[in-house]
Amino acid sequence: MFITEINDMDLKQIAESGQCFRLMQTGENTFAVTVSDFYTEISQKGNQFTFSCSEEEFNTVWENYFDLKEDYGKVKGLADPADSYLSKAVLFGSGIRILRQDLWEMIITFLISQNNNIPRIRRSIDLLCSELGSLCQAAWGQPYTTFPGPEAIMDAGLSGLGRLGLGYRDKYILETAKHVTDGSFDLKALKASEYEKAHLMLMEQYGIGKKVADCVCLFGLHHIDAFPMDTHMKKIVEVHYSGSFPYERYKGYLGVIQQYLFFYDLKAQKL
DNA sequence: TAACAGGAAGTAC
DNA sequence: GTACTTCCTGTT
Repeated sequence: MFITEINDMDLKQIAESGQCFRLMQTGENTFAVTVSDFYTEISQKGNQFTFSCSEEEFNTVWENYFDLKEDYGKVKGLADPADSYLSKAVLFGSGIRILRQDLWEMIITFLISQNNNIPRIRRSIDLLCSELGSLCQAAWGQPYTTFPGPEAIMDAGLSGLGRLGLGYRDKYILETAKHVTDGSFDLKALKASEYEKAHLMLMEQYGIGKKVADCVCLFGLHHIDAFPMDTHMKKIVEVHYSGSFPYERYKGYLGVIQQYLFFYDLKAQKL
């Protein structure tokens, strides 16, 4: 167990922000999260966080995952006070961070996300993990499943993917798994690439268009200037920015700004 | 209650 | 510009 203080972080907001689908709320103030082979449970009270893992694992895995070296207070301070919509969005989603998630998982996750809704995306990913992932056990006995790698997806084939509610996206996922296993889609090279190059490499894949490529760049590669333009963002830019967003002003943090705006549109309008 | 229409973090053709 | 899978949501 490891207890620490973290500012500008709200697990509930992050879990609902649509950037990750495997940060699960398990109690009023508790969450469970998995990345590659690691699993931890976290409870939050204000800015006090209790991780169920060791301090060592926190330092090697979770500090990076939650992007704790970045000062999000500073980023929020950049918001133009004259921009009342952005100011409200930043206040509303003040505990959002851009997680440093697994690249392969992000590729598959955002392939699933296209023309889809969040509850259904979550359900597909849950099924994908429970059907094709590996069953593991935390040090204290809690079972969890990992996200299936490309080989597991290849083994499942189209018939194995059929029960997961993926719809027409199943063939995109299988094709991507195939290209990763045969080496024609090199994830290491993708990781080593700059944003523009990475975006092009992603767009070459069957089923990955501009928007999904930007999501993978932002959430899987931490290219923080990626600005995924989906239906919510199109509407926001149209309605609140007369069709032109001040990209230049926020260069270096565009992805974070996008996430505040997206989350505000997603959640606040429904209250 | 159950059926139904409309919509959903888009992309390929 | 249209088809695409299937589930979620709100409305009869």
